[in-house]
Amino acid sequence: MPELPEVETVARDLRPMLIGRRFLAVVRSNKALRKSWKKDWEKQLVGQVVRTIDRRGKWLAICLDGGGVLQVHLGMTGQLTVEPPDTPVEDHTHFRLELDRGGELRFRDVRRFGSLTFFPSHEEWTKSLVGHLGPEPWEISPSSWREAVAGSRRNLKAILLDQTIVAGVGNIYADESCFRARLDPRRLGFELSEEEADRLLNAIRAVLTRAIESRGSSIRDYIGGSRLKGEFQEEFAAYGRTDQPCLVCETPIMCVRLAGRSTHFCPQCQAKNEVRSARAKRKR
DNA sequence: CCGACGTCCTGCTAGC
DNA sequence: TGCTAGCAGGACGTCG
Repeated sequence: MPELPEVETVARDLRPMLIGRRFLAVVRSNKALRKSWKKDWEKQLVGQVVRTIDRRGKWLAICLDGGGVLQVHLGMTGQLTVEPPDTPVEDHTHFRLELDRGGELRFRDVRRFGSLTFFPSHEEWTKSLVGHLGPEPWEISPSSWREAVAGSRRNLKAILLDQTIVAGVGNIYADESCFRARLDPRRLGFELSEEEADRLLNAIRAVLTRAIESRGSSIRDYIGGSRLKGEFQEEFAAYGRTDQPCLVCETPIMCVRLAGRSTHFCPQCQAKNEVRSARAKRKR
């Protein structure tokens, strides 16, 4: 599932292959994606040269020399890749943007939770994110993070998944962040001490940094812009490890449903009360 | 205003 | 062996 590290990896992969290239033509499937595509946008893309590729949260922006922006969201199963000339077109390929000097940029998305949208200017693009998207995890100040957590009656899982608080964390990295911070994802925001809230923010940053270094996590569909898979799934401590021994204390990892999502955690290391987790530490 | 929950979509798998 | 129900979840709309 593409979250911040996966989208960042796609952006990094695409830059050397796409910057300076010109879009020659657009070929689209007849299937609708999450956001509807305006036929008129194709005219705005053709003839344009890619200038930069930006990322905000899980949103990708391909910025063109005419000022326009092609915004891409990978949803659940989206793949954005540059393919050499004559590469067979796979099923569920919804967009093909023919490039000068051969090859094409392709968007493939089995579940069609992803989207492609065009904005006439970079300013229009950033404006569209206001109100929907909070700061990047490395940009939020510890004090405004603490304030957001302390002011919430929701559980930590819901807070982490809320893109308006911090942008880019999804189900996998929410679980991994809680594990690393040794916090029970069922705890409520206002229950956290300042020290615990700080620990959680530091854990988010550390987990995402490590995941980017591993090119993200490939569970099933995810691949980078050069088709290379991620490797962070090898480092999962919580996500998808239901009933498997905790890597720290060997207690079986638990799975519960929180904020409508499967949530994995160690009931010992991420105990709700600090005394129990302290005892667990001493036991080691 | 806030928080909880349903919806979209397809492929895979558990269970009979 | 074949069928089907249920599950996976990001963003957003709706409901209480």
